[in-house]
Amino acid sequence: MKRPSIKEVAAKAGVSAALVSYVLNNRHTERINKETAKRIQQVAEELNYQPNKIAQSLKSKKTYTLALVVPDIADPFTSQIIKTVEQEAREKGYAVIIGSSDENAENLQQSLELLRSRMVDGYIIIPVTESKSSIQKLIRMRAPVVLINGYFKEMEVPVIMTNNYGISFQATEYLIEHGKRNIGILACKTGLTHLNERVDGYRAALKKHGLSENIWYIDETRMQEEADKAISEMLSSPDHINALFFTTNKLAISGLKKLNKEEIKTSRQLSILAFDELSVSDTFKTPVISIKKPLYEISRSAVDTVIDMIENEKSKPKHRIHNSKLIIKGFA
Amino acid sequence: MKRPSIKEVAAKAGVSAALVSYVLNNRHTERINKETAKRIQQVAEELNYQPNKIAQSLKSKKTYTLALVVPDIADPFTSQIIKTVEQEAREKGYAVIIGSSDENAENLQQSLELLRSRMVDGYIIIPVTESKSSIQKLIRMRAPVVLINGYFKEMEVPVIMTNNYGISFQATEYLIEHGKRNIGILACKTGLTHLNERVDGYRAALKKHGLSENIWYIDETRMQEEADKAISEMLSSPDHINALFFTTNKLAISGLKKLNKEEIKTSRQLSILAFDELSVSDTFKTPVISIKKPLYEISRSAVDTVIDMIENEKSKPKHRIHNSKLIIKGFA
DNA sequence: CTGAAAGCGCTTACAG
DNA sequence: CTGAAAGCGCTTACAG
Repeated sequence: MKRPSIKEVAAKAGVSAALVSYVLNNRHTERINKETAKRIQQVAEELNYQPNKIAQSLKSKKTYTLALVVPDIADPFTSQIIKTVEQEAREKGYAVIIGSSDENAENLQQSLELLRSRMVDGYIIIPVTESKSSIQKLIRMRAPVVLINGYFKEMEVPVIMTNNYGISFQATEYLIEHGKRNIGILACKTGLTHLNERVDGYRAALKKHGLSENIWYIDETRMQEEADKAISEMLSSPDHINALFFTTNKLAISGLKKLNKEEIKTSRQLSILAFDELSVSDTFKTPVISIKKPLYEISRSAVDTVIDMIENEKSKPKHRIHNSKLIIKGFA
Repeated sequence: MKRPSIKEVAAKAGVSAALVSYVLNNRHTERINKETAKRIQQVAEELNYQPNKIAQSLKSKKTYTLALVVPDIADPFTSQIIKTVEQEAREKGYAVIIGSSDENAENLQQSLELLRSRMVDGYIIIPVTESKSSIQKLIRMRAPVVLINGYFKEMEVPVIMTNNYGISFQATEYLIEHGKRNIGILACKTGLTHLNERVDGYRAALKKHGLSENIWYIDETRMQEEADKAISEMLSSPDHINALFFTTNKLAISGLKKLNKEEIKTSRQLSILAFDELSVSDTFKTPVISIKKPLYEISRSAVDTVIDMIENEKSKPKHRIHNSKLIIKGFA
């Protein structure tokens, strides 16, 4: 009933533990007696022997475990990332331990300490505001770290992300070229560079075409409330907003709820553009243009990069940008 | 730069490793010299010493790690479960390793073997079809196992789930009592008992009120296609279906997409009832009645149960049922 | 009050 | 071709 150890296999096969280890790890096979090897294999099979990875880790100082630290596990985009990271890691022989920061720098710090004492080999982190110093600390301890999405200026760490500025520019310009000249944007009040770049892209596009900005900044902690207010303001404003750009998935959900509740006829009037493909976009009464982030590519890149850092002492990984796509379905 | 070991702390504090261990674990504090203890604390702090949990685990045979094995990490309900499990586990001092079965019994089996060699202390599993034997095997090895949602007949394992039959009965009856007499249901072709119980609840309610059944069974692997077909059939059938019950979240999304595409005026005609609260339900053009599973309670129960099994040799845990709620918003 | 020693389950350089 | 021994970083019963 108890897990057999290597000693028990050795005893039953009438050999030393060393030999069992060699055979099961295919080492020195050239100078091990074939018969003996076979017998060991059989006994191992019989006892359903599986080496204890904890003991192996203690010896090898490798746990083949990656830490993935995210702000919110249940966020649909995060969960997509978790899924791909787990899959890619598994293919490369690594397991994944999830850490959650709950959008909070202090939790992130705690989570990292826990993970460190569990001897994970590397870290993939979706950073939150104010988390720079915790991450910096990890890097100073020479831990392999890769960031997804967000980043901080002046930090020596590879970042895997999408072209936030470029795609926002492109998407905004698309609206303009299709006759929308009064484009509003809902954005988060945040210090996260990558989110602000989305607003920057929008602004640049408007500027290029000589149009004026309509920006509503939303406080994340009171998202629905402020989104409601912003949309009411917008609809009653004299500016005749005829397109609306949501810079995040969550903003879009809140915004669409409000628009739906208001029974506003958005069709032919208000075009909707949203970062992140929404599950709702296919069931909302009017088509939604979405910016689809290459989550799959980002996640895979992150895993590959961090594993490269783990396994190659001298690897010098750099940032990687994966482009988003504009998804247009029945533009209105 | 390198992680300090207990020996280095001991050396620097001029004591034995044993003493460092005692002090840092608050053992035998009564008979340790206060001065010495203090000095050890300081040195540990200075060196930023964190005990190596791998070494601790090897000694104690406990990893304080739970395995959570799910069919699809990115499924919104699964990700909600992952989130709560991680949170509850963390509060109790356990970390969580994610395993993914991709809805496939063979993958589940592999995943379990991996997890086993990583010496996880317990397993929380959302089972998939055909996975009975793999799970059975684990249980025979006396591993602490808890199942979420699904279960198998004649298996000695605690299951945490919701009242699938009861809530389906109740929801169906609600529709009937509100004048809907031609209620269709979309269900999955599956061997999973808990999903079939949803159909059973529906059937029992109809029977009680002398109404006839309209069941469409959908093959999961061709979900959208078959959902489209089912809905077309239903809408053109002479039965005048005026309410539609989706037994899973994924079915509902597929179904609503089709309904949306068809530009069908569902309002006042077709009431929608769906298992699982949908993110789309607030942005769909007509209200959706939802059955909200108590995911939070289920997840917490699962963690508490498995930890109880781990820590109390003689605990005899039983099934736990947490009731779902009917969420009605502007019933049409 | 404190230290030396054994042991958790492996791997690996070394000796024979 | 094979085994005894050391060691990974801890904990803990034992001796003093």
